[in-house]
Parts: sequence; C-alpha cells; structure tokens
Amino acid sequence: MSDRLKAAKARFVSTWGEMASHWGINKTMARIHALLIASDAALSVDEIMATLSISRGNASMNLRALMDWGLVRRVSVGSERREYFQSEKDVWNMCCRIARERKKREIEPVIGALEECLREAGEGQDSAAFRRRTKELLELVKTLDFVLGKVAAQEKNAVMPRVLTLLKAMS
Amino acid sequence: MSDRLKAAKARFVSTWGEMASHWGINKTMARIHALLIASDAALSVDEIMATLSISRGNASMNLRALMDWGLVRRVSVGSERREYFQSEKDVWNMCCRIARERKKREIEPVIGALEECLREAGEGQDSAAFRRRTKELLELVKTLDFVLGKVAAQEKNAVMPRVLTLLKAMS
DNA sequence: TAGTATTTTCAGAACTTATTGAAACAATAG
DNA sequence: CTATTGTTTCAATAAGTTCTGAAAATACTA
Repeated sequence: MSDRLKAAKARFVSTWGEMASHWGINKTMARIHALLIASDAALSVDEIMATLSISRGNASMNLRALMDWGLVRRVSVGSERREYFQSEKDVWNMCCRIARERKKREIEPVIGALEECLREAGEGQDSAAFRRRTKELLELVKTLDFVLGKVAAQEKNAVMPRVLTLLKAMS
Repeated sequence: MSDRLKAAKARFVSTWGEMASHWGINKTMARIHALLIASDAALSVDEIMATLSISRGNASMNLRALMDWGLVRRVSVGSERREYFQSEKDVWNMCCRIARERKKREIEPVIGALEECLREAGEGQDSAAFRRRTKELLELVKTLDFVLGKVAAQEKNAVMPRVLTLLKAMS
C-alpha cells in the first residue's frame, strides 16, 4: 500500500474516532470500525491491535460491541483457526443499524421516563404548565423515535431516500 | 409546589441528564437546561446551585455553555442586581438551535476531513475501493448535514413539520 | 485424553473529563 | 473611593471512563 493511501486511511480512522467521541461513542470502537471500513480485506485481531496500538483485551471488547451493534461480523478465512473481522460495507445499511440501536437503547427509554413524569405530575392546576411542556417535549422525542424507526426499517422499504429527494426538492 | 410535582420535575431533570450523556453532552449542562425548562419562572444561579447541588463555578460555566448554544438567556427581574436565567420554551426552536450548533461544530468539520482524505488518497488504482467507500460515507454525512440545515432553518421556513407529515402519511 | 492456539474477562492502572473553591474581576450603591 | 454583591476564571482535584495485561475460559487437534 502506498504511503499516501496509508496516510489517508490513518486520517480517516482518526476523523471517525474524533467524531464518535462527540456523539457519546467510544473512540476506540469507532476507530476499529473505521479501520475495517477502510480495509478491503477482513482483518485479524492481531492486525487491528498492531495498526491501532491497542491491547488484545481492548480490541476484543470493542469488537464485541461492534458486533452487538450489527456493524461488524466475524468471518472465517480459508482453513485458518484464527478469526477475521469485516464491517458492513453498505453505508445505508450501516446507518440503519445505528438508527435501530440508538432508538432502542436511548430514545425508547426516554419516552418511557417522560410518560412516567406526566403520570407522576398528576392532574393538579399547579402542574399544568409543566405537563404542557413535558407533553411537547414528549411529542418531539416521539417524532425523533418515528424518524429513527423509518431509517431503521430502511433496509426493507427504502422510504428514506424518497423522503430525502423530496426534502431536497423543497429547498 | 406539591411533592408529586417536585418528584416529577426531579425525574424530568435526571432523565434529561441521562439522555444527554449518551449523546456527548455534559450531564450537568443538560440538568440545568431541564431544570429551566421545567420551571415556570426564571431562576437565579443560587437557586440552580441549591436544586442541583452543584458549585457556583460549575453552574456559571454550564450556564455560559447553554447561552452559547442559544438555549438559555439571561433576564433581569425587576430592579434586582442579581441575574436570572430562563430557557427557550418552544421545543421546536430549541431543537433548531441544537441542530444548528451540532451541524456547525461536529458535522461540517467531518465533511472537511473526509474531503481531505479523498485528496490525500490520490488517484491511484490501489486506492480505488477506499475512495469509493469514503465518497459514499461523505455523501451520507452531507445528507445529515443537509437535514440538520433544514431543521436549523426551521424557525423561518417550517419545512420540517410538512416533511414529517408526509413521512407519516407514507407509513 | 493432553496439548496448543485463540478469545474473553476483569481488577487495577492510566487517562479523560467534570467539578470545586478560592482568587480575580465587574458592577453598583453609599 | 470603598464596601458590597454578584460573576467568571482556572489550578487543583475528584469522578468517571477506558485500557491493559495476565489469568481463565474456550475451541480445536491429534
């Protein structure tokens, strides 16, 4: 691989890691993901460890997390005992997996908690303003939930690209 | 204020803080924001400190950050010397401010970095696959940038609610 | 079965980020 | 001007998170 390409891939990996840490995602997890996206072939744990200078334990834990997110899968290469990893390469599928997980892990619990707030606040006059604002916020979060749901289902029904086309046309 | 309402507001504040920390936002900043959203009246720094059990410095820094995000503003109450704070109460405006800031701070720099990756990778045959995937990812990030731009501009043109209506109709 | 290769786990270390508290600063009133 | 009230800043430190490395577990081979 040329030095230029190596440098470009290194920049890619570090950009992805930097971005992820602004969005509440472990930087190393994102760097591994980026490395696998940038790599044509599947990589072994040892290659990942060497390229990113991380320990075996760290690599193992973050690969597990990436598999839990559905972004990376294990593959066997030939008759080798060792396991290799490769990323989902289609960016839309990637996006939809992320949407599905974040919806499930982070949006749905908030909807539940806000509904509990409303229940807890009761019916009294003194809580009217609070209830109104909580309801508005709940609506907003439900909208986000709805949109993420659409993105998550995108593998099947491809509604999102159509909506985006429309949105662009409305500019 | 009734105990029920107090409990409901406390749950609201802690839910918002919890959610924020999953999205790369300082938990205390989110708790202050939630407290101001939940409160009918503007609050003084001392009230915020007391309610959330945080130090003056912490409160001051996070209020400053909230003002930088355009989510909270300073208000004067009567002839008092002390300053009070209140949040933007309209959830759509709130949403659009957040979209604007995150676009500017976190999406635009990534677009620049990915374009730099493409430049750095050069034209050679060996980087063809990497360039193709980087371009796809860049497209995706640009789409997100575009959508956030639409949300950010929403105060003026209200395109988003129409798109959402449409999206719901497509279900 | 024992032996070897590989992966996972987890307690403690290293690192990162958030918070405190006190000093410096600003604004106002007497 | 000086005292008073309130705000901001920032070095020190606390809290939280991630990472390491070695031990335990697992999987395969012969």
